[in-house]
Amino acid sequence: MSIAKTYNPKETEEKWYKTWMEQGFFRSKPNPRKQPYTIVIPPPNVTGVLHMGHMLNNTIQDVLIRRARMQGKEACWVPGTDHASIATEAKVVAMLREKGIQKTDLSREEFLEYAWEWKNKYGGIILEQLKKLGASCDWDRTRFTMEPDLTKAVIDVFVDLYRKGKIYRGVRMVNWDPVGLTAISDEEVIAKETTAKMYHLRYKLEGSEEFIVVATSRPETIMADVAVAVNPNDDRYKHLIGKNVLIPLLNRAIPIIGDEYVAMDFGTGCLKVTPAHDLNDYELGVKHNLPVIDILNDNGTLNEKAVLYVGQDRFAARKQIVKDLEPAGLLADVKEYASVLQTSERTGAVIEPKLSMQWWVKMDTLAKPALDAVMNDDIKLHPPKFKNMYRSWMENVRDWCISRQLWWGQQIPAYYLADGSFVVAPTLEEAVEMAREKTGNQHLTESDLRQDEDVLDTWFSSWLWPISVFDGFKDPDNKDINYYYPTNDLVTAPEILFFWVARMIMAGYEYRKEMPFKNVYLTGIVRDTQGRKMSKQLGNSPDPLDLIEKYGADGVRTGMLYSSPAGNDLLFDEKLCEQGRNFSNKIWNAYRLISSWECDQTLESPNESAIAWFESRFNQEFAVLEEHFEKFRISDALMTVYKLVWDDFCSSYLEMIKPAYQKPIDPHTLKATHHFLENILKVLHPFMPFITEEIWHELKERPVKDCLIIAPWPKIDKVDTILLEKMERVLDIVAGIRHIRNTKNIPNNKALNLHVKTASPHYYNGFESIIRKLANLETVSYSEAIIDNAISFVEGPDEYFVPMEGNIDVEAEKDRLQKELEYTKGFLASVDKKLSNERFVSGAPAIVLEKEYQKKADAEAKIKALEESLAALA
RNA sequence: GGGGUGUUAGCUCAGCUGGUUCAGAGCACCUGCCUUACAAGCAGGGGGUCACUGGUUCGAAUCCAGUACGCCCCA
Repeated sequence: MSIAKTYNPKETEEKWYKTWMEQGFFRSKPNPRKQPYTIVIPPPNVTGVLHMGHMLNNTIQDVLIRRARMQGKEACWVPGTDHASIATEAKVVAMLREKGIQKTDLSREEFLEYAWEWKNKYGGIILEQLKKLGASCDWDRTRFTMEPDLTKAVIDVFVDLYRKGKIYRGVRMVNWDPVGLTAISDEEVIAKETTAKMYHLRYKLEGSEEFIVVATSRPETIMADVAVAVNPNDDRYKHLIGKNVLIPLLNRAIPIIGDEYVAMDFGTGCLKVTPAHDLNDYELGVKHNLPVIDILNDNGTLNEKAVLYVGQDRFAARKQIVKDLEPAGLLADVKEYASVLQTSERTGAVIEPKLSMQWWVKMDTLAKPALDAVMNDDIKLHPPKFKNMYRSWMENVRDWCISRQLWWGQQIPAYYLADGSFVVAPTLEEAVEMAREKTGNQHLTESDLRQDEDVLDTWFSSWLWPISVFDGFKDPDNKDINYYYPTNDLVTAPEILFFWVARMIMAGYEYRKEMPFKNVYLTGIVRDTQGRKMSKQLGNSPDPLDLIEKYGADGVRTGMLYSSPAGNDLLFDEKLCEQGRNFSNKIWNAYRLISSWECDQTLESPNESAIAWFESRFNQEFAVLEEHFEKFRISDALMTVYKLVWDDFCSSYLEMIKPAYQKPIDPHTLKATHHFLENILKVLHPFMPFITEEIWHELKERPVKDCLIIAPWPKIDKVDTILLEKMERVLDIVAGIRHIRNTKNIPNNKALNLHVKTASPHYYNGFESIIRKLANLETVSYSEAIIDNAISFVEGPDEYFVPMEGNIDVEAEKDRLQKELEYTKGFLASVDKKLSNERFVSGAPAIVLEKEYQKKADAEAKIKALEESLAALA
């Protein structure tokens, strides 16, 4: 045989991906005769590399898009990347540092030049990696969130929302990343549980030797204290309200104020108020009209307003001040407590709540339609358990901080005049016009305006993605946007349900008056077998490309999907890819077998039952498959196909029809088998595109355009349930005989005889040959008699006897039959009990009752058969 | 602290609107096989009081309540 014994993925993957590209099968353009099916890729970070999360996510998208394509829809999967401002800027800064260049040495323009250079060098890597996976994106449509058209969309949206009053500028408490030196959004903050220390500090009452004890986790911020607050209902302290205390070490006097916000049972009941460095304190400060003293620099060191420890890092200062407080007798106690540390998702730095001037998007009116769309299922989340989470977030949504103190990104189109006032306009020229109008000064020029230094949050680009990739801002009535929007399915991780999904929905309703997608499939997180998140630090993440190299893209794709129900984390094990590879090999060998058959045109088909059975079986499982797809149960869909191919097609059907060694096959069976294999390749193709395309072409010569990737998806068809039931019994009989072989150590190549005790031998017409073949039988006989010296078993109403040469172990046989008899009698008793219960008989629906009577009859027949066999043995 | 969600074979998970042919699947495991498509394989097999307690019902893995533990989101 010339075909390799094992499937070799490497050659075929490259070959077919190239062919698909050349033939333009991935390309899509609006076609009014076809129904559109659209997916926009969740744009990966432009400087990133493929990780396991991408593999899972993009495999699912490819499965969906390939199925849609075969269903004859106009399938369009739009790829692209986002500019990931903070992550990319960090990488560029690190690259420059290696070259000995500080970011601060460069002008904005010079820095951006380096950044673009970096982007152009590494920006395409991740998309190339997706091709290795088999991703059938329309690469001609590749977009990037910082390309000119998309940038223009971002700027225009900013200006538009500003003019609608939905964007404003203001001083607010933000999450400050002292390492990244930028504000970040609430969603980019990760809470980490830790044990922290609570320091109890003595604040002396002014003009007295008495003191009160204040509990704080941040003693280094006492220099920023502007008050001490107590609960006015607190008998311990209420008489002190209005008096002053002295800040330890610093001896600056601050007032004691009363506010019910203070929890009497937390700490000591005395709260130091530091408006510049804590959100709650800030609000308290506003309420009580307190000043704000900000003692921290942007990088987390103390500034001169602190007076003490100036220039020291906040954590160094904390250590030092504790050392200084203790000998001064100002440290009353130190207690450990469980606390939550806010850290930056990007840099890992401990977040500093910081008051600063930023740009914000008002969320209230934007959120409303986005909430409704999900709650009323216009947009469906899969699995739906995420609806609750979505609602609670959207109902408590806070304004979105969109300015970032970075250079890599879209610079905010706000232009300041010398007096600090500003205008917002899409271009500098328009800004000058506006400024002239605003000031009445017609002599203003471009040089009188200074553009805001900050850039916009990357999500402020990404939230426009489903519209902007189709140029829906540039040209709101263009053919593409009208055809492809709203898109169908979005596949992404639950972690970005709010950052991204919710905001795309908002943008969709704001700018298209319509949802951006109909379904959101939320994947799980890929973890290792111990349940740990995959990360570079742990080194527990395999390189996806190595896996593809080792197991083939098809193997890895199926490996990813085997255990990935929607919304559940996937405990990834390389063994899953191995299983995928083994499956590839199984399919390959089925093809190898079929292709090895010589056809003799003169032969009649002996396989009518087998052919009719598999046809029904395929149709039955195909309907199940379709249902899984409709419900976005992708791993169940794969498992359905897996079992259909392995168990039904290979283990049963092919064994039934396989001609004897080196014997030819009849034309009818061969044709049917080819047809079945083609159907199997079709339903496998979305999961395993490469091997299926390869076999599709190996099976026969085809015209260039006749590729599996665009072959028509099967349709739901008739199922002969009676035939299916019959064959199920036939296969049970075969298993029964094989079981006897196993327990009696009878080799497979030794033919056996079978006697069937039956009242209806005609039942076996058309099936006897299958039983003979699969169980290796010499003769099959039928009568209503019982056979001596045989091992027997019961299936349905009939009993099967395999005569044994020599003596059988009568006692052991009796024992076995006795046990089965007991069990069946017990079963019958439970059925009888139910049927003798009047409330059951009167209350249960007719179908249930009927089933019970059937069970009773079956059990009685079986008991009768078993008793006869036992009697025969005695 | 508030809200959500889950607890089914060794592991990962299915079990829709309650009806014992629903206690399932895949993997893992055990036994026997190098049987000419495939040892990346074939055949057969064992394994779970469906977390715990109580309730509703003729009947509960499936509905309700509570307990324990886990995870997620928000404070």
